[in-house]
Amino acid sequence: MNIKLPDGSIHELADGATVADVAAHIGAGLAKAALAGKIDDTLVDLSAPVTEGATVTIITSKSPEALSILRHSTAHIMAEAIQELFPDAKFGIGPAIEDGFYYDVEVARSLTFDDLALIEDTMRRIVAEARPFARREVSLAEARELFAGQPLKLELINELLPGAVISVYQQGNFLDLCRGPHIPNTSFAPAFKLTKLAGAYWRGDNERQMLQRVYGTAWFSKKDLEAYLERIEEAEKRDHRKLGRELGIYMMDERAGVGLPLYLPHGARIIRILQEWLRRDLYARGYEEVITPHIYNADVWKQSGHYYFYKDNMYFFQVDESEAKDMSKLSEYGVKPMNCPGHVMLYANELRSYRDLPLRFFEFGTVYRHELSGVVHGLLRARGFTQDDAHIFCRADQVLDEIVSMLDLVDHIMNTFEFSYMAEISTRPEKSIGESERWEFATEQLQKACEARGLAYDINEGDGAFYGPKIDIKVKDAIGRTWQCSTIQVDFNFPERFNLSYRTADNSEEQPWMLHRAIFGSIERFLGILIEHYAGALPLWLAPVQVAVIPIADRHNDYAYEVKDALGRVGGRVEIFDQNEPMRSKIAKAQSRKIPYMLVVGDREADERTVSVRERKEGDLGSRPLNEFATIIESAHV
RNA sequence: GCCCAUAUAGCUCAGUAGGUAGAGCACUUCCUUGGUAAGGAAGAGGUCACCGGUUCAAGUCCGGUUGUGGGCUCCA
Repeated sequence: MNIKLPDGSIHELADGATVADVAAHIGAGLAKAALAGKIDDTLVDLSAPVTEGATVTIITSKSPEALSILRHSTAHIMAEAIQELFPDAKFGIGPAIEDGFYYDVEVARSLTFDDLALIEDTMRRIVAEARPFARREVSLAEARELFAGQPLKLELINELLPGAVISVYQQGNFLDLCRGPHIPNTSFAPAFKLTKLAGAYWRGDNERQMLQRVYGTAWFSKKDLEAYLERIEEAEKRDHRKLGRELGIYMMDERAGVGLPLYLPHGARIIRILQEWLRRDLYARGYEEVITPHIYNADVWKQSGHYYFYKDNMYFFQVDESEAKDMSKLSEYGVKPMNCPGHVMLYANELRSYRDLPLRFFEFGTVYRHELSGVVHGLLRARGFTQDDAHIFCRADQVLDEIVSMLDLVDHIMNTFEFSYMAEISTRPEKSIGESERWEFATEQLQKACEARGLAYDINEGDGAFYGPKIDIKVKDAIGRTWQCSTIQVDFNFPERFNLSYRTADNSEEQPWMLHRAIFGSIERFLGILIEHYAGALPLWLAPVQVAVIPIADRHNDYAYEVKDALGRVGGRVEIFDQNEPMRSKIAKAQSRKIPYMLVVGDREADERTVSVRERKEGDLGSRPLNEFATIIESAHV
């Protein structure tokens, strides 16, 4: 029997050879390191028989698939430990996820962190025993019998397609329904840690029972595990909620309500700088800024459909508008969860000609959404936030160009903040409205636009909005985490519901297309992401305080004020640290506030009209003439 | 909304077996006038989230509410 290796070489093996035999055939070292194999594109165990003519890849811990195999196997090891400690445990599913794994279990009582330590100990024992993972294929009837005491597994078994191969894996005393592959034995899992306990709905369905989910992480070496734990620690240090408080950016107050941040002066300043910077660019790109109400009569939301689809997520209130306080005259209003209706009304304010299109309205629109209390998270998910929202009304033949120029804008903005990014196109969901030709046209325009810009994209099947497909932009931050920010959506629902039209060249009436887009998404959320991306050390142009002037002794305060005035004249944001304390303390404080420049001024500087420059990362840069330093600040002014 | 955890000074946290609260930083005052990451002293600051229960006695034990954290579901 012949098989191929990925390098194209052909090898002859005995009939009935397994993947392990292939590994042994290539080399003894590889055989020892082999975890699993790939026959053509299918991941399999080492024990799987190879097939004539197939390409066989040996997976070692260096292979891209290896970590998820390891993590999946570690989930099984954890399940075995849980079964030992809690014999009545019922098991759900236990997949590998990014950086680790989890297993959903049902046990009689709530698990605690002490339990986790116990489970870990048991896992270590199992690993030390190098229990082999054994695969077996079973019939449907046999599977039902094997998992008779495991109702969750039975449910999964009963949903398997008739004729499907049912495989089970056993290591030690633990048997699991599983597709595999797995590591050869438990000793291949040397470095793991159980990290979190959480509740999770069975099968992700909030109508069903909640199981206990145990999360863990697993690596091939202790060193990798430690590096991962350090990465987590680094991420915690960057948490925008922590830095937001330390840097005076925003606060929350229980009395205000959940998910309603209050911006402190530095936060407000950053937000205004971001807005001013974007506004200038949008004006240059042919957008027109508009301002629309924060509340609308409920009838508007009835017409848009929100009243029926999203009532629970909106803030509604009633007002007595009659002089007579007549209860029958109560009017209902809703706070806007989005800016679309206002822009649609502005569009419909006059008869539009095809010559007016594309019409690009943008607004820094503050919206309020009554998000579930469990999902609010600092600035990243608040109940009130400001979108850099825009709606473009255009003809069908303009859709593509408009999307292309939006992608150009995205590129410009993300590059400015040193984010790399990826695109994802979401297509028609099951619950949606509109003719399929329109969906196809819209989706095609999105794809073409990405292609025109050379932007690679993934397809996210069925994840579009109910009214149209969209492109989502995911940015990657300085420590490799991804965040979803920008969104570009094609919509034919709003123009339809609000009867929008324009006059064509041959004087007929046509419905315009409507594009929704936000680049930052939510400005406050984007600020939160920026804080974590830069670990609070915002770039000079964005820093709320750019310069701390540090007089060495009281007698230098006058010169410090001169420095402040000089820099203020070129648009600098300057603070004087004139508290009565040693210079070293002032520097420490300025450093911890992550102020880009510290200017130490003492006798020498006052005499020579210079400043002694310290940069927050590079340290002492020596002294410079004040005028020269001022040009640095001037050029950072946007 | 659901599951689990959690709540002590502005912040970070101690508070032993239930016996009426403590540190560091920050704040105020005084001393100090210091050359690149925190000088010294004194002072002020808390209905121990809130409501109820157990107890002679509750920051501590129990129940509920609210907030916060980690997840799940959700994000038009």
